[in-house]
Amino acid sequence: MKTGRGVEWAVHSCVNMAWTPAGEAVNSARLAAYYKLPGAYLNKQLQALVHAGVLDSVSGPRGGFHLARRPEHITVLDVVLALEGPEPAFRCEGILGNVPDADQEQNYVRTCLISQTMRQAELAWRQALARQTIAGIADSMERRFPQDRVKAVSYLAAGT
Amino acid sequence: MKTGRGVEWAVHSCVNMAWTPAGEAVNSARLAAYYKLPGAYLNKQLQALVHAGVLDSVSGPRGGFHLARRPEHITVLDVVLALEGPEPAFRCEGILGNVPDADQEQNYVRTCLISQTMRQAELAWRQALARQTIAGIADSMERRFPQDRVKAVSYLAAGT
DNA sequence: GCTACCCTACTCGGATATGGAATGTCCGAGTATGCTCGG
DNA sequence: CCGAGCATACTCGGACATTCCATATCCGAGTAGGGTAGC
Repeated sequence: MKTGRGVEWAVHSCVNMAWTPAGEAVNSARLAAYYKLPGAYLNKQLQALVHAGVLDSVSGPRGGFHLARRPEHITVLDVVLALEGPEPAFRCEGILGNVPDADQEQNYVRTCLISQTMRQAELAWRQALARQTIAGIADSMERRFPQDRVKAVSYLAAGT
Repeated sequence: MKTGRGVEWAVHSCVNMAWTPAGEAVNSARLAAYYKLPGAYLNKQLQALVHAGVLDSVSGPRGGFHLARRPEHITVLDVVLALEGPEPAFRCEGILGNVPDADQEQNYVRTCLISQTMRQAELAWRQALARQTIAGIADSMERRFPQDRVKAVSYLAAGT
């Protein structure tokens, strides 16, 4: 029960993209240098976000990644699911259906109370993540540490 | 972001132990045969529960595992944490502290809003799991499928 | 018949393989930019 | 001076290694129970 390292990287990357002027792209090598991360691997993670429709990519000089839609409409859950996959974290294999003389017609995953408990807990987790948008986090961070945005944006733009 | 297979097995095992008469132990080979699971591996998972103080073990003939305390005082969260480890699922490495000219005195993990969001979501998940006890699940399952308890207990006791 | 001892079989416990996913790296495909050359 | 064409460097994109952890297995340590022999 561990999330990949890329989740933290991806959310920070999205916040930075929310800060950069519209129409500009942030390239992954520059982002990786800023946070001291393996560049090619960060690139791979951002590709997953493109595949999920969270980011758009631009090739060539002055290329990079930018948000595919307005940051108010991108939730933290979107980013997490893009990287970790949409399937539930709890693996229920319905072992109740393996017992001797089990009723083959019954849906043991649906009716199993343990499975229901796990699904409900995971729903609470997802709802909490869905309540936070990239825009909300970006705004809060800027209010709390105004100089951080300035520093990040100027550093990332220096790649020109 | 996946839980191990053993979580489902362990919770079902605990429910069965809540059903067995007090003073008797359930051995892992019999449990594994009932649910068609790899016996030695189930044994290993239950060992983790012993290490965490959820189960007690008894060696030798008529040996096995039994709950270490009353099933009303064992939550699903206890079982999950015993197997997956108590540390948070979200790995925050505080990459904000890696940026150039970062303030080394500041605790970036504590103040990072992304980290806070993740911690809050995970707290909701844990609270949902902590609300469900083994006793509660066992009672509900018995109310809904009364014959299942009879079948399981008699099968497991047949190892005598 | 009763008791003490030993032997056996059974179960946990941890050390030991294996496979697959997460992590990390590398090179090719495609494109915008800027330069060059001709009109 | 202006515009079209081309060379170039830059960035993404996916194919290719490597490391680590979940999964699975096996054998030794310890124990309870029963059988046996002696009193």
